[in-house]
Amino acid sequence: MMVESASETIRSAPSGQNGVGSISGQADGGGGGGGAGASGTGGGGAGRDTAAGADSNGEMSPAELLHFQQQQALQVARQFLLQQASGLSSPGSNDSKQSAVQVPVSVAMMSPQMLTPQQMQQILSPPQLQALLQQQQALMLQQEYYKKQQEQLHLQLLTQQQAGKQQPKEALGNKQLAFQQQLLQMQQLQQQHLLNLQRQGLVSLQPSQASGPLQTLPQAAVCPTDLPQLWKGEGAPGQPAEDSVKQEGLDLTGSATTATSFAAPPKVSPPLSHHTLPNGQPTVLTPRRDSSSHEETPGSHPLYGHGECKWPGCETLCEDLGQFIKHLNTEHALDDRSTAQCRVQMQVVQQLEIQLAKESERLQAMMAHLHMRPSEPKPFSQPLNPVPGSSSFSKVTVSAADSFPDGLVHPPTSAAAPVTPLRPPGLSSASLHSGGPARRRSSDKFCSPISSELAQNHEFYKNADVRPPFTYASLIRQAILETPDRQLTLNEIYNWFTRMFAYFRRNTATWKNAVRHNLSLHKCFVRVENVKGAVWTVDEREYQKRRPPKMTGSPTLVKNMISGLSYGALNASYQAALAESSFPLLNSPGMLNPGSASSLLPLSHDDVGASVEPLPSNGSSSPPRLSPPQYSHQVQVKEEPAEAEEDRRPGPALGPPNPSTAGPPEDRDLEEELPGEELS
DNA sequence: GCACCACTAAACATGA
DNA sequence: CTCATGTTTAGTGGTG
Repeated sequence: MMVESASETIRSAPSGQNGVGSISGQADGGGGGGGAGASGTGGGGAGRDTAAGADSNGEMSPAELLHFQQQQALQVARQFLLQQASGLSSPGSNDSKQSAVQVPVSVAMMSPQMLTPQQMQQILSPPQLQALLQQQQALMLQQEYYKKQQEQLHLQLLTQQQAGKQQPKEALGNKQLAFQQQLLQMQQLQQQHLLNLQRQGLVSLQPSQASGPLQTLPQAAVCPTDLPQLWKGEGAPGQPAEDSVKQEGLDLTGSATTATSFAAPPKVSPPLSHHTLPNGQPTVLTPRRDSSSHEETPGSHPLYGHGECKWPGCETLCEDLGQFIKHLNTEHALDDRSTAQCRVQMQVVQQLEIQLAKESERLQAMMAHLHMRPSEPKPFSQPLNPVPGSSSFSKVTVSAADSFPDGLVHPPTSAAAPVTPLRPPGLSSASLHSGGPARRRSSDKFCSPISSELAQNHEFYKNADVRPPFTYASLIRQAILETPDRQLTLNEIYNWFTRMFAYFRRNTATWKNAVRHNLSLHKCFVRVENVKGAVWTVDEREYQKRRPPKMTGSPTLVKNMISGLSYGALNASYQAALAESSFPLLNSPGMLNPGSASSLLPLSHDDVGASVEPLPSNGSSSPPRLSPPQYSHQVQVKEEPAEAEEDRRPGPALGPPNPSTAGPPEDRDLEEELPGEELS
């Protein structure tokens, strides 16, 4: 990382564009998930980092991976909180200059799969953030208070003990007992408080995670290992008071089942979830939920992984399962602490489930609403962040649009990139990890067609600061094909990018340059002089020509996807819980929207560019017949030189795409790809 | 290791 | 002169 960062710096340095340099770094990193940012050489670096990460992941057990990912997420969360606390966030500017400042900080902490602080920031609405902060601060205060109380009690206990030596033994015994009970109550109180917070959705992470932000708010960099402190704090190991309590063998819940379960050999009952043990739920452990986060292998134990005890707040190292079991039975036997912790865990799980249900429901509603709209001229509204300076000829229509029903306000509008680390529902997870840019073909080819994926995830890309897994060429083509006329001015293309992807709302210099570069470089993009100026059209034939016929998923990609998915899953719940975010596309790819007919289309699988999609058919598209040329044809004005060439194509007509009426472009696309296009 | 592709950066040209 | 638009070249990294 360091090395790469250095290289990045070096690279950008020459340009003399500080802002741009850093930005680009950030862009690559943030977007791709990768890293990068600073990380090295931008996209490339990101890619490499990612790859490396993937490799290493490959060597990790699922549990380890999860653990690792959780740590990462936590780190980001901390950063986020820190920024919030310090008022660092600068919602206003999303352009380069501003990010130049932030980048280094966030980037430094970033790892390929992490969320950036900014991303975290955008997950939560301001009110949520505030509430979260307040709650956390309150909790911290409470913690402080409890701790002090405990210390006090402990001190008293000690003094009492000393004094007790001179007192009648009975008195001592009684007092001790009283103190112990007090301690116990305190612990319960603490847990109760935690539960309350969790219920409010403010602290709905896994215990270890939840504690992170709470405790670390004030500190700039806290190592992940600190997280569990909160739990530990409740019964800090080694605390005499606690020990004594433990010895008392108080049984708050009276659930004897726990004992049994703990005693039971893990192997026998694979995923017994301890979560369910306590809480008075006499019954037994319903296996049901435990698996949520860990995939336990037959021989392992849900609470054992990575060589250490996964009991909330524990982390004791255990060489093997046997040792772990032993540890479990001794350290986490049926006592008040354990049961209380189990209860907390149960609450956490329940909370998460509730959140999940809630978010799913919301998503459904949002998607239904958004896609059901019959016809709207332009589904995507104008770029939220219109690119400055680009106004030459804009014919882009601005539709009001960005408003989202539900009253949900989606981030983009405000400046900076909105962000969300969420992975795009579908395949895109790969892109996240591939780091870079739309990087590449991998995704490009491997993934579904750009239009279909875009259709499915456009909300995601629109709001999440994630680099789309498509090449610039395919994006440009998509932009052009989405218009009724099949032609766009450069500025319009820019606008499309910014409108469609949060990622392109920043680092404008970089990607715009890339866009221009692509337009000029690829023969498939034909410039046509128009009355208004020049417009760009797509020569489908050329476009297809340059694309290799087919690709199948590359191993690496698959690997990335896999790792990405796991991360995504974790992340999703994490985020959902953390924020009651309103992000739609949390769900699985399949979630598409019910409503959108268009999107529903299964579509093809190739990327836009990818081979197959012979043509961009427009709406009608049924038969592959459409040929690219049409676009040109359709183009009303332009006298195009090159055009002729395009025309040669057979398929004449594209019919009718309904340029005029053109429903939402997207829909069009959606439709377009469907039929025949299967990738060859 | 190589070829190809994609991305980024940058220099340069041109026209408004 | 500045800016937007285009074109071109070079370097880098990923992938097959």
